[in-house]
Amino acid sequence: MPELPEVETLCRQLNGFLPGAKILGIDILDPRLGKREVEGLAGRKIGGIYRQGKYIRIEMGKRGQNPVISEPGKGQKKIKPKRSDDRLTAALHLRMTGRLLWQTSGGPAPSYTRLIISFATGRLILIDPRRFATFCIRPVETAPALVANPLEELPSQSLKKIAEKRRLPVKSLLMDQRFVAGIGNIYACEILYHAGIDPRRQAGGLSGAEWRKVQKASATVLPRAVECRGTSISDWRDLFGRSGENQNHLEVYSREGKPCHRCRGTIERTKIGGRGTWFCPACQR
DNA sequence: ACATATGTTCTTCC
DNA sequence: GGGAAGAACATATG
Ligand SMILES: [Zn+2]
Repeated sequence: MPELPEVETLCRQLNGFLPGAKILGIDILDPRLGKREVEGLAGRKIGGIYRQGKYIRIEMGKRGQNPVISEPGKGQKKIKPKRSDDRLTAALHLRMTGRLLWQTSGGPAPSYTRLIISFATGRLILIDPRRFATFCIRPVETAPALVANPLEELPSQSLKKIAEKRRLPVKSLLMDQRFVAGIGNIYACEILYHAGIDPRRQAGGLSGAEWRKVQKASATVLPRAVECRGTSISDWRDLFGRSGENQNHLEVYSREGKPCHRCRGTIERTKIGGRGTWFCPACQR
């Protein structure tokens, strides 16, 4: 479900009120998420929440000061902090159908609730029908993508460098998380429409001018989608259960057979890398 | 029954 | 060895 704009929306909303809150408890309702270590999270304070590609990173502070033991006649002795007392930055990935919901009213958790993190003022709920979402307390930190944050900038020069001699479709390059962090199927289709480039083109065959069009298209598409709080085409909702608005700006995604808004031609669908791909054959070359 | 779904990862084959 | 295609994960919908 969520790509960069949806994950960015959740991070901004969480950052609006959650930092400083103390975790009261964590319930894992889906064993696929892994049970271990999670108990140690109770008592920790939330730090910042930030986006890393499509990951939601949640900083969690220590549970309090390290315990100190007084020994008579020998002054004080610090106890070595346990590993579970270290700071950590958890990583949540929503994959295909994950959602987060902030629930302040009591009442039952929604269907497909997989994880509940409780605070004094409410609870944070992970809803995920397909159960692909992952939640890691101490994720292995991996090398950042070559373009770590395309919301800030998707530089044409970096793209051209990455694409050199590669024959994969330009769409697959944009969606490869090792290259560009955060772009998924909807926004790859939309960016290439705005850039006027056929998604099936070999990446290595694009000119500098064409990569500049991609950069410019991304600078239009991604910030607008964030302002719209994401694309609600099926059941995406923001942290407070509201639909996004970016579905009103889609030009090609899921619009097979419908008229192109620019040339009135027909939007077509094909498959690239196993994923549905929509484009206007007249406007995208 | 089959195809499809906003994602990632592993296997297989060239 | 790089890369591309396919399958797998689990569940719903048309
Ligand atoms: Zn067109």
